[in-house]
Amino acid sequence: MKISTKCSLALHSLIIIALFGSKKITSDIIAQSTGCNPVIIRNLMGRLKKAGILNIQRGTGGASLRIDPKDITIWAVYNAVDPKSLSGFIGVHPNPSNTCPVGSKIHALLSVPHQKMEEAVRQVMSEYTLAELIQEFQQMNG
Amino acid sequence: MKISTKCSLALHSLIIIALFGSKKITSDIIAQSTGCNPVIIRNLMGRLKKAGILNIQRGTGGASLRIDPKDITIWAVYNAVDPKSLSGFIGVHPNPSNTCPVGSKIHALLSVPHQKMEEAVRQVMSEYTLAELIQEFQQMNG
DNA sequence: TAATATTGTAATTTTTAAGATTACAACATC
DNA sequence: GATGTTGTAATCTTAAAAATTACAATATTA
Repeated sequence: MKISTKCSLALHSLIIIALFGSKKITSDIIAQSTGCNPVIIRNLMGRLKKAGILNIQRGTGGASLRIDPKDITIWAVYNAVDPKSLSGFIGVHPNPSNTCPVGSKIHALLSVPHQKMEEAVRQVMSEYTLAELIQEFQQMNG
Repeated sequence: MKISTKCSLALHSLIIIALFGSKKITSDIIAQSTGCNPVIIRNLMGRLKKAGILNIQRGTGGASLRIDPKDITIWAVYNAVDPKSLSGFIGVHPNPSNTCPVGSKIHALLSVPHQKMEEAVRQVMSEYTLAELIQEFQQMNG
């Protein structure tokens, strides 16, 4: 029923790492740039690490991409970071009456269009890569 | 950043009105069937009325469709009932740093894919009509 | 090896938005 | 005018996201 800011935070983080990864990028630096808490960033980065997208050095700190930006889709990032929330991102009233013929079937009835909407979003997410975002970013800077 | 349950509530209400509209359907009856509060229903119905989808009798109570179910899309319902939340249904961290080159551009950068996702959802919503939902509902009942 | 800087993670608190509730005026019918 | 309904504003409750606190685990370096 909700799509959190985790994906935008993760993409922001990955762009910084892709662009400035030669320097040591810590969770505090990314927290500064994103305007959010370093612990949130560490959790996100941990998930990106588990998904095989990032390398992170514990202790010494610093992160680097493990995959070419061309091969990192928004969908991969989103899925690594917030896997549940797309299925069910459209809210459904949770307690319809079982005794009403409509109430007892409304969930099943709406599941078809809702799944198509989810699939449509997933499709767009799969079309965009980190490389494209970086390219657009650089075009913005002239 | 969120898509509320308003749309599913509105569709549920419209199906009941379409099927049982010959009897007097009050906000209390729909509240019973949906498992939510009658005031919520009244607000939803008021918006559907403003959008020209419903007729409602104040005082005496009861509602009826003003448009043929074939001509009522999920998108029209969604738009009548929760017009804001689709633009921005994907959360973006709100306070990126202005002094960071990435932070200052991340919103503009993500707006392109996000708008495409919104458009994709809108497209699916536009393909479904109330008539189709009712037809599927009746097929469920054999 | 001690000092320092960082990640990893659990537990708790704060904030925010949705939804529920209360209250009552406006309106229609009998 | 008694009853039942919609319309709407104001407030309260609840649930989820995000922030915060705390600290163990790990690596570096002096």
